[in-house]
Amino acid sequence: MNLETKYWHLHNHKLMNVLSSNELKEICLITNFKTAKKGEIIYFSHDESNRVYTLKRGTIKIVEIDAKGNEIVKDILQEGDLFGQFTLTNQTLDEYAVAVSDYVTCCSFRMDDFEQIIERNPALALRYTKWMGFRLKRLENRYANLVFKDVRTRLIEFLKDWASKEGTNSNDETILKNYLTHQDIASLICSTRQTVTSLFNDLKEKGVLDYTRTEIIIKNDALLAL
Amino acid sequence: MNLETKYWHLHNHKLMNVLSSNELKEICLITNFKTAKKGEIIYFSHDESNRVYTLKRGTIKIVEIDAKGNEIVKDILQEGDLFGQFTLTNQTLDEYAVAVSDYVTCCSFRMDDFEQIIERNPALALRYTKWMGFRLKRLENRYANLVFKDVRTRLIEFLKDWASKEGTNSNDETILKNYLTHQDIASLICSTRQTVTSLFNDLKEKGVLDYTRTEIIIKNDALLAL
DNA sequence: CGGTTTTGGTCATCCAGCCGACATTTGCTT
DNA sequence: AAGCAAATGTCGGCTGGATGACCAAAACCG
Repeated sequence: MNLETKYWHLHNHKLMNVLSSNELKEICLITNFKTAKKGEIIYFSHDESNRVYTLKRGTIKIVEIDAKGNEIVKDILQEGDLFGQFTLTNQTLDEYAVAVSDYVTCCSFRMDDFEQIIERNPALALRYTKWMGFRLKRLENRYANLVFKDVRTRLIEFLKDWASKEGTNSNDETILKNYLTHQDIASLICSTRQTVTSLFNDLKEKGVLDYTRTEIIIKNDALLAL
Repeated sequence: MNLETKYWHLHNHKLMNVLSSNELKEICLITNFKTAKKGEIIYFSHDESNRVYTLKRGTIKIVEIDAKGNEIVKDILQEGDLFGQFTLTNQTLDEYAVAVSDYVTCCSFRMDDFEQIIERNPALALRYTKWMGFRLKRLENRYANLVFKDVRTRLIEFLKDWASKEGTNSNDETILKNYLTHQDIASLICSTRQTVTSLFNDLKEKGVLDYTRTEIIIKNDALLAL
């Protein structure tokens, strides 16, 4: 990938648009780009040196493999999100990122380099800290949900959240492009495939939603009432 | 509290020791100090404007009250730790900090002011981001524990962690000053009082530990073997 | 189009640990 | 020292939801 393209990618990035052109050029030099198609693996936790990744286009999921070989979906990320190692402590056993949408582009730089740039660019630093604070809150929220709410409620909150982020509204319905399997959803809300399936059918029966393998159609009123 | 004392407090603070004297003085001017005795409440989430707090001395717990009026211990914090609001999204209903040890000192500043200082001081920014990354990892870890491990294991991990942070070693035993009730521990590991009590007794029976209301004595080998 | 893999659907079984209820112990207060 | 509130102990009943097993329907692919 040539410098101009790199520059363009970075220039349009949420996190980066506080930087001056010179600084952007500087970052370009230390940035790697990667593209991937659906299903391809983008990064491993035990890869090379600590890197920070940021997603330019598409959707990915962060997956971890547990002792029994099960795939645990830890997070779904979208354009503008950051991922990778944030600290020195590399405790995660087997974590990687998989492309979920058709075409995914992401850039990465070595943590050290990024830190140097932060050190010289306070506006970027501030933005980065805010972003991390946001992440923290999000995780805290998820944690609280897990403790206080039952599976049914967690699924409903998950759907609300998803719909508000990616749904296309038409009339009183929201349509979601469904790129997640029941298994994926289950591990996002910490449950099992079977439970998710039967909850989905229960909700369908109650007229809250309708779905096929590629789409979920949500009746807005009915969902919000829950 | 006079300026010299303030200055001294900040000067000895983990987070702040990258700052020059001038910068420290600057922070002094925007910093409030508070002291509290055991049981006193230090901060409310719906207090005034967004503030960041940092603990100078002592131990506190962050507590949340749920819908049913139960006290949920969200975190135990110690010297050098930061707490308070980190982002704009103030969703927590009823969260506050309670002094657990006898004497607690903490300082706070308005988030806005802190941000301005960060903006002018990249080294502080970097340190702050690293600290947040650490928090994130910790929470992620807790989250993973909750999903994958049963209550017994969570309690054991909790004890190991606690012992390594605060335990005083003598021979093959570790002694912990126990300022937490079974109820507190229960909510930290997401369980119930009763379960914690019976697990404690089970561990005592098995010779892993011994305890009174003020002390926990852990047999190092036995605990590590679990 | 046939065969294979992946995803979704359904059911019976089972158990960790929550919950309520109550007894006992400890420590604090006046 | 008496009284009281908070913390600890113990038990049995109950249930959300995990687990495993098996089948049906799509999707994928040569």
